[in-house]
Amino acid sequence: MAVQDAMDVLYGKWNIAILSAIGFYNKRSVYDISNDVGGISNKMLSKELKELEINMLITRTVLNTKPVTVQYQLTEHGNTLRTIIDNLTDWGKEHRVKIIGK
Amino acid sequence: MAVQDAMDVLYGKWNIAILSAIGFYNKRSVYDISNDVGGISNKMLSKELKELEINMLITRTVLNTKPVTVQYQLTEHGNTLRTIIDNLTDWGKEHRVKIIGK
DNA sequence: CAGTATCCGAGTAGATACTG
DNA sequence: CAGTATCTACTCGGATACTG
Repeated sequence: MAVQDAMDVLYGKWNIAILSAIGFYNKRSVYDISNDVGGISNKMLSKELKELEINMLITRTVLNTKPVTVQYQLTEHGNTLRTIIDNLTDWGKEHRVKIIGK
Repeated sequence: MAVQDAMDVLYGKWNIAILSAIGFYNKRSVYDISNDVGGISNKMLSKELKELEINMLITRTVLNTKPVTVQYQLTEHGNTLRTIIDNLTDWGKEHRVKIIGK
């Protein structure tokens, strides 16, 4: 099922939060992303960023600063995913009202 | 994040497949769902159906047959989720073409 | 700052056997 | 047929310490 290809990308405790953190401002350092997401470990952030890059949702740029800075930003493909995330967010809100009760 | 409320429902190896199996025909027995999904164990199917019911996405009806038959069908709320799944499926197809290459 | 390696606990899911 | 119980294996994610 094709839907599983999408779920592979979306799934994970941090994936969507990271995409949102990058997407809102565009061009973020690992440090900034880490702060925005909050509570994520170095290992997880690093791992997820790598996967997102492989999936062509974000690009990675190394800057010649000292110490090194690495910038991430959404690709065009990554931006198309944001629409989906928005839809999911809307549905999630409705669902929460219905099930959890506000 | 509200999107996580949606992901809680969508996540899992079988969740979406089960919803699709029920949704296409509406009113399915456990036996039918199991056949449609394919490869799912009794334990998993049972567990997922229970969760979906708690989340008010499906309803459970016990029929007075012998042996017992149980019918599941999507609720209205469950149907709103199908739109999301369709979107995810479309995105998944694009993604597959882009990344995996058809 | 960015990234990697290791160790460990908790949760997820499979196989199998069983009840009504 | 529908559902439960048990036992086991594997993956996920957190904590920590380390390199350039």
